[in-house]
Amino acid sequence: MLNLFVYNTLTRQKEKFEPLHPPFTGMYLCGPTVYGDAHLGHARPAITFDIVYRYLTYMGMKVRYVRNITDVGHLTGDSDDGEDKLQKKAKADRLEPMEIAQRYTDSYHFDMDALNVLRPSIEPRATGHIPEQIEMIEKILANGFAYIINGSVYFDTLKYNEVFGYGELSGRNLEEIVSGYRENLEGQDEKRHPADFALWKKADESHLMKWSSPWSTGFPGWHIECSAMSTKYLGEKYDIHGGGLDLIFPHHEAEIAQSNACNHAPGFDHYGEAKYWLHCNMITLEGQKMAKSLGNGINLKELYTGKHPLLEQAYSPMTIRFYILQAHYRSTIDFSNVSLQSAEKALKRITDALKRLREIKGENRLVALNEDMEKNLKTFREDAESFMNDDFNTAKTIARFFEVVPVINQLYADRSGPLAVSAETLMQFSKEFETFFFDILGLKTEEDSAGGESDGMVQGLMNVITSIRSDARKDKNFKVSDFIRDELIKMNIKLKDTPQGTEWIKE
RNA sequence: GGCGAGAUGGCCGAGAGGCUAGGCAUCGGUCUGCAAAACCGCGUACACCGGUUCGAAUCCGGUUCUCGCCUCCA
Repeated sequence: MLNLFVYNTLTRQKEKFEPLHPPFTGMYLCGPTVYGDAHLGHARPAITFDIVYRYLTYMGMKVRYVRNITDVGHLTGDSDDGEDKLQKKAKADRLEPMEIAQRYTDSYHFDMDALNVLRPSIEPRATGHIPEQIEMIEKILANGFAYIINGSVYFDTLKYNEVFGYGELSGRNLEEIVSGYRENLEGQDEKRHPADFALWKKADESHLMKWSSPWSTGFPGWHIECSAMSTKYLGEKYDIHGGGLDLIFPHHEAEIAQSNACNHAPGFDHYGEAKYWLHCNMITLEGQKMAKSLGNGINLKELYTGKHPLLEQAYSPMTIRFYILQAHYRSTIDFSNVSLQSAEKALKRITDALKRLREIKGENRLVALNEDMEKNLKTFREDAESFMNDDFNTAKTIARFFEVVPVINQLYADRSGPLAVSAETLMQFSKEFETFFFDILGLKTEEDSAGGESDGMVQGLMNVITSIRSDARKDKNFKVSDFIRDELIKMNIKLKDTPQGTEWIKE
């Protein structure tokens, strides 16, 4: 039974999540514009809504998750010079725009796979849905909410505002929006009103990506693709629309307006296409907004390898995922070396406990019950679910993991004596722990993600070296044993002498 | 200028009227040839000034500061 509450940007409060057609759930997330490698800012919404997807699935919903690829670049500047991001990049590198789009789509998939972000059910491309976008624009025109000038089509915000009221999602009204435009109005002469936005733009000769339409050879406007694709795959009304906070205005506001203007009779519904609008907050870097102009934009591959002047070391994708999940998705989150290093150690504390849990979970010894420990394990799932039910509070869920870690460690330390919890509880808890760790939070252990880092030969060599060293230590020949350890450390191989033998890790 | 979010112990970061989240670091301990690692233990903090209340970090008013959006942005 679903008992989930989500914060709806539209109403500015938490609401009980009730799918329109349970158990089916439709969810749309604004995906990346593929003109560059994914950066930290792309990781947050992908992970946030990956959690939503995973948790709803865990709760028995049949989720259709649509996340688009924008392969028509939105216009770059504030002027109407017809340049878009993809085209700019393509001209610079003498490539087809589609080559750029393909390259960075692949790159995006690689980075997201590393973060263990599940692929969506459908990943539609904007360029693959030009007819749908044209059709939608035609409907908006037919309903009288758009006008044609010189082969371009603009959304009539004033008219829309009279009928539906523009600005509900972002909490603005038209006068405020206009007052925010200041003097930057040059190049907008075609529009009747400064808040109007393009649905279709006529292309000039130099434009590489263009399609024919009833109005001109041109290309679709910034916002229409999401409305068209969400309508096609999820219907005129679906459950969840997600994105970053910065998309609320103007992108999502425009989407709502387009959908209302296209699909609904005046006054029918002013909430646009989705019932719940969810937005995750932004990521800052060392306290500052990430921006190319500030020179602090870090892409994910740089994080994974540590190759960036601001980074003191490489950070694994799981460290990044874990760090993001340690904060609530509606809070801003600041990335810094110390924070990431802290998260790396914290995650290791859990994965170490997970390894121990796997060793002891099947135990079926004499039981000397410890009530507190038993209760702690038994209520884990119930607690974790209640945290997740409260607007996906992964931070609290993770904190609950840390309440259970000392119990696992104690059970592990005492494994020569009687078991302090019942065997059934231990087995059941072990399953629930793994479900929340792997399936719901989507975390992995570093071994799972390392993937063939060290081949068989390296493993064999290391076994030889560590056994030589073990023998030397037994003979108290510390000169030899310390020499081996010191030389290996120079190659970033760290030795740890545990009671079970010597372990090694490459750093 | 308009709209919005926020200020929590050394750092990060939950919570949201009474039930001292959690992580990292520090410190102490166990273990160890030494080291590293691991494990155990340890912190009553909520920007400032008023008010409401038996009781406020949590509610109300004000002050200061920070950040985001208003133009493409995840």
